[in-house]
Amino acid sequence: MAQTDGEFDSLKGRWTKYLRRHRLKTTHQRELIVEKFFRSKGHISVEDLLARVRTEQAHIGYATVYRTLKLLTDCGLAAPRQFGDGQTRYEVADESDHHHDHLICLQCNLILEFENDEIEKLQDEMAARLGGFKVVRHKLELYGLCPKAMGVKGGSCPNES
Amino acid sequence: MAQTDGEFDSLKGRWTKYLRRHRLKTTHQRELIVEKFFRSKGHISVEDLLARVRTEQAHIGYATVYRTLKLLTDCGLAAPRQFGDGQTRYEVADESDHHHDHLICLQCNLILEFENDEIEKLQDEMAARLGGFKVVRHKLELYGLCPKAMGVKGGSCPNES
DNA sequence: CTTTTTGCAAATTCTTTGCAGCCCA
DNA sequence: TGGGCTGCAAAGAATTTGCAAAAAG
Repeated sequence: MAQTDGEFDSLKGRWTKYLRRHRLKTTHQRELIVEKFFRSKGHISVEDLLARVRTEQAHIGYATVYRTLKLLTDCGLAAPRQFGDGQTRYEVADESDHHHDHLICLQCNLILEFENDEIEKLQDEMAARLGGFKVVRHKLELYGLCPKAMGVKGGSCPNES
Repeated sequence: MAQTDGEFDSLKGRWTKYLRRHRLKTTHQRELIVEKFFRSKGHISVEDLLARVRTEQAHIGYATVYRTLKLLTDCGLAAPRQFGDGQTRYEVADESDHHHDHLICLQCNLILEFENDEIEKLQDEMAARLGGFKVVRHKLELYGLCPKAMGVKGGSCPNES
């Protein structure tokens, strides 16, 4: 996530460099899409991203968003994620940013991020014990229930079905 | 995975009990699908499962497999998984079996399973700290490199691409 | 007999592709 | 200019749903 202008500029720079290196063109649509994407927080769906982009250019189509996200993924600036709700979400992959894991509420689909060094240390130990593996990367997702009414940032669980 | 007859029988028993409790009917199709599913190892796709089922009853349709897998999921005997390749895969969830995580070798695709109570404890703590979440299930995958020639059970890393 | 279940095909949902025209380099 | 890019709509892929016929209890 590009919370600060500095991060945003760094991402933008990497994007521009990528376009140049591959002789791809800069277009209004691409600029707008990557800007909205870099400024997004968390995990954004294509639908969401398109909606934000359309606030400024109503006629942009799904295909362009999909195609741009593909480019962003290819150059390592976006990371696709599947949380099992049927849509792919994309996350800004700022390599200066720390790796993080996810905690997903099964009721309201709220997604929190976290990071835990102790867990990572245990993972490395575990892998070493399993024959001397070296962990390159990992994926940890916790699926649970968020306490409604506990005021977790951005979401309480509406009771449903 | 139901490797032994004992496990298979236990799964079958839970399935039968579930059908009865919900006043659902036993049909040839369902019997065949759950049998093939319980005997499958690892993560099976709907397509795969249907293919296996069709070796014995050629006219069974996708819908029936999807519907049966939904029942199995509802009663906790199947667990859907998304590995990001566009299809949902299902794993037998034997609750008498321990939950396990995966360690995947990026070179030879060897997949080891493991379990680590310490990590799970830390996960629960983490979730509690993030606003009082209760973890229902989790997914942990470690991607790494296996030391070739270390004789890890079932696989050494053939050097490739 | 009554109620479920099945299999087919049509409908949905998410994503990709083909193509005519548009736009950047 | 010229080849890449866009938007639309059509094509695809995975999954779900509607419905009449078939099967289960």
